[in-house]
Amino acid sequence: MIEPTTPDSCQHCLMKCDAFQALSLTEMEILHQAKYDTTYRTGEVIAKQGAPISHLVSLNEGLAKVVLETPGEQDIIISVEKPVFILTGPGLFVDNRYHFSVIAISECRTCYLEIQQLHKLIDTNPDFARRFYKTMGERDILLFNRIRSLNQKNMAGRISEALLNLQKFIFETNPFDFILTRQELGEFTGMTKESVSRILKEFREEGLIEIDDRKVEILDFDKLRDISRKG
Amino acid sequence: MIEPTTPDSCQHCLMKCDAFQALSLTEMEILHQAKYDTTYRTGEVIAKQGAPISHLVSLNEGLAKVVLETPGEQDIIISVEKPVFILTGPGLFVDNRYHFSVIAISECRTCYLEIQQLHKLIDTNPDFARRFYKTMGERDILLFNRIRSLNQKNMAGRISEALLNLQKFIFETNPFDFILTRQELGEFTGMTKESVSRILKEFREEGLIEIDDRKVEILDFDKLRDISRKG
DNA sequence: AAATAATTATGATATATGTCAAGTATTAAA
DNA sequence: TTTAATACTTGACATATATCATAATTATTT
Repeated sequence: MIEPTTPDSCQHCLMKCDAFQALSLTEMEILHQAKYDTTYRTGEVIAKQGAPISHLVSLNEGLAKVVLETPGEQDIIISVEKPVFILTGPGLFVDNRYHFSVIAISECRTCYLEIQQLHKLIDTNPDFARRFYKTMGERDILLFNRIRSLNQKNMAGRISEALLNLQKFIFETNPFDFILTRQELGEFTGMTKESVSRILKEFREEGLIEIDDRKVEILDFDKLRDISRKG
Repeated sequence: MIEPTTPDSCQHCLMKCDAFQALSLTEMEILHQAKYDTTYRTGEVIAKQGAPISHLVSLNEGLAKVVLETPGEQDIIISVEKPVFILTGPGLFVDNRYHFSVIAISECRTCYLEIQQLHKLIDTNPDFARRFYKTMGERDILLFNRIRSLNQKNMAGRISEALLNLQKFIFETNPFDFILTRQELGEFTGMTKESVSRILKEFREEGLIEIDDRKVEILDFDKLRDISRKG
């Protein structure tokens, strides 16, 4: 269960997201007053593709998936995100809509900042703006790598890469609690759930990983890295 | 052959790129003074992935391809661009490097703005900044669509989509001078050049397109759109 | 114009991956 | 605890797409 928000949670965010470190005390104060927050359960939609962006949402606790939806097609999971993740996207200056959905894959807590306040900060605080765009730029760079990976690696390579990245940047322990379903891992790596099953089985048989219930342990990092590269 | 630059070419750009419409006369004056330009021949690299971003480059004439390079792998063409195209990318606020290459696919002319000047404009002119980010956001949205297309459409669907989009947004006439090689069309649609050949042959046989030398004519837009959708 | 290089076309074959189906295990609900 | 629903595994098979090889065009250089 998630604990109630502590009053200094903005301070917490301040430490974790780059952009908000650029704020003056006065700006912080305004932000802190305007702040309110929510919790989401697994599967709940935090941001919906196509919906207007009314607030800047910050994921403060829990894990979420960023999903490209296409009617009649399988979802594409662009990324899995952990706190502090700012749910901003390319629509912010274009059509003020989300161009992807963000969905909780564990219990999550978010807080909100009115979008007008965000624009004001961007317009008046160049340092904040620069850091904010830096964050967006970093995501784009990752997106390029996703495109490369999805186009040029074979299934084993993509699964290896996904396991390594999720372990390193999201779950951060080993073994870790692998909360994605095979379906989701397939949406993340661009393949069917059946193919995911088969590749994981191979990896298990070759002693690269161990899967116990929902726990995954990476046994041979080097070999996985190798497969990921050669993929 | 490309004519020498006219002195009012900044004015021309002003009309065509959104962001620069936000500049005051004084700002324009500074920009105009600092400006100098170059021509490139087909195949020449206008911006190189990994190289530092010293200037904001603007493509003022000709066509260029935006390419993701990966050592040992086939290139991925992210987009084909026509004037006025601002060669900015996600590295601008991150590591000040290009994360893709931009390569001329016809004779091109570009002009340059020192990157410090750009940062100054962004910091001091909120309207300019907003329009600039709008342009970047629009590109990201297109990138999402590329990911969708590459992952979820079959070869015929991807080729249809590519032909329709290139005709509509880049070449703008019909028939049009199809300057991409089969290899490049393959890099644009995520397949081998042989597969491109075969699909184009099918389309020709079904009377959807006509190819004469380097001229391509789209004969049946509706059918192509259909294939693109169902792909 | 001849020669060389690059691009395109096409067939035969290999391979990666998806699809369908059936069964098992796991989780959630009654 | 039993039942129902969901997730996972595995096999047999289908299919899309890549690879390789070779010939035919077309473009470029000499």
